[in-house]
Amino acid sequence: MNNLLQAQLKIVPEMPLLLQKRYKILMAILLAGEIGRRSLSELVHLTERETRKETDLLNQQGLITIRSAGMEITQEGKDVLDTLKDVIHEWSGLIQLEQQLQQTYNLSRVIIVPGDSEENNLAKSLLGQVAAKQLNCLTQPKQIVAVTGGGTIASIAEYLTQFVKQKTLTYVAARGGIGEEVQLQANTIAASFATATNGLSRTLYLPDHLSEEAYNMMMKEPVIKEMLELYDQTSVVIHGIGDAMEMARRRNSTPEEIQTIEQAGAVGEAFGYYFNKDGKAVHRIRTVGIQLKQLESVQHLLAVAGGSSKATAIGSYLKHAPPQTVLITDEGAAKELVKQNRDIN
Amino acid sequence: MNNLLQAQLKIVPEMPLLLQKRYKILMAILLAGEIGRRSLSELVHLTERETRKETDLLNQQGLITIRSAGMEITQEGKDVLDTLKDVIHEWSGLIQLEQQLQQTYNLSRVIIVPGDSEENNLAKSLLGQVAAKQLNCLTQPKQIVAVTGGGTIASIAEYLTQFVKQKTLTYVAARGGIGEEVQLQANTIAASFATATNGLSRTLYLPDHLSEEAYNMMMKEPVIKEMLELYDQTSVVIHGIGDAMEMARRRNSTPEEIQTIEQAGAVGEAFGYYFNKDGKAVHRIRTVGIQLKQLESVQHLLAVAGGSSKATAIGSYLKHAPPQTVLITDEGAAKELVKQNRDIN
DNA sequence: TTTTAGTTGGACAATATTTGTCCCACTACT
DNA sequence: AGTAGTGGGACAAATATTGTCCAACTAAAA
Repeated sequence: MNNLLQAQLKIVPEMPLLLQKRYKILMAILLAGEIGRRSLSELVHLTERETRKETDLLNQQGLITIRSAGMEITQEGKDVLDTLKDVIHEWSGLIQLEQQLQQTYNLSRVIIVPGDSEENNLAKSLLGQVAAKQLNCLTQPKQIVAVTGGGTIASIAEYLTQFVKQKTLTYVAARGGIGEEVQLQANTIAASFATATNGLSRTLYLPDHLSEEAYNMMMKEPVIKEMLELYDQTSVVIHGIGDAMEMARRRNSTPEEIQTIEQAGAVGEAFGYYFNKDGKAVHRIRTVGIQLKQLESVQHLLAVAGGSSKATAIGSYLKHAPPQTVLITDEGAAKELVKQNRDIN
Repeated sequence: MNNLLQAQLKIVPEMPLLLQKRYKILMAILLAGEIGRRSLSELVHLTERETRKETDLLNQQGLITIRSAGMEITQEGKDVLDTLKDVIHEWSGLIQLEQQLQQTYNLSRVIIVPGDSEENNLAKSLLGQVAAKQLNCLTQPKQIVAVTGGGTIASIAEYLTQFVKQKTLTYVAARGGIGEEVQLQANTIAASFATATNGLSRTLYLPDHLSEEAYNMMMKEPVIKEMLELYDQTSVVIHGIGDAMEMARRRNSTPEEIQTIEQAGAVGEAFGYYFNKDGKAVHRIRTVGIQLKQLESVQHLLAVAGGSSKATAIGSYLKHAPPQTVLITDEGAAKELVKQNRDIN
């Protein structure tokens, strides 16, 4: 059966391009609801003319309706989209990519969504959807889920209601508040996850970054201690992977610290650890939150990060990521990852 | 699964065209062996430039090798071709056509090969291959197979060795020699079938067309009688369908007879009977050979005829063909057939 | 009601691509 | 040595694609 697919690919190699392009457009129309040609073309990064050509085609095929108020997907379009979901995966070679990454980094699983979430909102939204779905698969009722901050993780919230069934999960913030937007902090995200799924949440209202003295003191506080003990009971951690420099900036690190981090060759960040390109932790922030060692005993780790420019950061973290990690990323990052690996060898 | 195919067709409707075109070229290269661009383009009815574009593509895909001596198919190309055989059928909508014809004419089965054997040697050769394969499927060891004359039937011989397994079949000529080329006579064909399959053959060395007197006399001859009795033991008849006027000409019919036939509105011919467009036998030649009545008790009838211009003839015969008939034809004839049927209704 | 921001479809010149058609150097046979 | 066939290079002509307008229209907002 797979043989047949490969034969088709061999004899009509331009097929994946066409398929993906139209899939992207159709998906965009589905997600955007009623949308015009120009807005659409911006969304899918195609010229207005090309979008027009393709939408005309899709219209002719009865997959979309196209009235003077805008374009909308038809039921048939939705059906086609649904049927094609898996094929897209196969035709795009994403499955091979997934296997490749899973093996090179020794991970539990890799899921790649088509597109590049940096350029494309669709990919971003797919990333969130898939993450939500995975979260549902990996959790049992009443378990504890630790979540970190960042835009990618935050965006998962809107798909949770749809994909996560009633399980009364408890969401705990995996780290304290860092100097960034409230919407992107672990605290807020844990709370929003809880709201979306009718679950509970426990939050850490502490600055992420503390002086040694204050840190030690706080660790003795019963409220904090109790919270930290939750980390040992955590079943699933869902976290992002950040670019080192960007995280340092968002944390409002001092110029000296930034310099230290930079000189150490840090490229990626996760859980307060900065990793260089070989995956070694070269710098650590005395962070309040889940610790690297604790991660190893967690059942499932859901690493969600996409965008081609984040590839280096992702790679650096994955080098020593626990083997029970499930990576959810996008085509852009994945391709960049294997490219970088190729260049090394 | 079929759903998926339809979804693909919906979103990439140009796929069948590409697929078929390249399939045709690849098939042509396979059949022709080492062949040049210009000869090839003639074979597949494409301009030299387009053939070039496609062969370049196929070469790049590693499906053919392309040296200064000519182009040849690679093993991979053969594999692809083999895998794609069934898909081509589906994508081209031939399966639907087959079902349609099978129902309208109440036949046992219809097999349609892509292309038009009138314009395209590939279709012709496919027709032969499929017929050979079917013959293999429908026969049991030591059975008797009756064969008629004509180019289409004659061309089956070269594929018999490949497709028909050792069964020691006996081939009998279904009719006597008619005034045409030796190579196209039933006698010769029966003999060549026997040679190709290591079988036996019995031939009728009698003119097909006799005076009444001579006919009656001959029917009393023991040698002939014995031969004719074989027809009752025949398990499979494999026959062509001819255009009425063409057959009359090939038979060297007298001008008067031709006129009679023409006036009767005959369009098709088989087994010495001329049929008008309603399928009624309007003229009969006192032919030495298998009789229409005998056909009805034969287990399997393999009707092999292709080419769009033969559609009328094929249709006229099929109107009253025995229900155990298996029709093997080509896309050109099949499409023309349904078109004519549509025009009537 | 008017305004406004959005929509499609038409138009068209600029630009790319495809196409038909040569020719040339080469090769495998005769 | 001759010949019929080969692929690849080249290039003008034809055709298709592309970017970019604009006009007419629509629906919702003001």
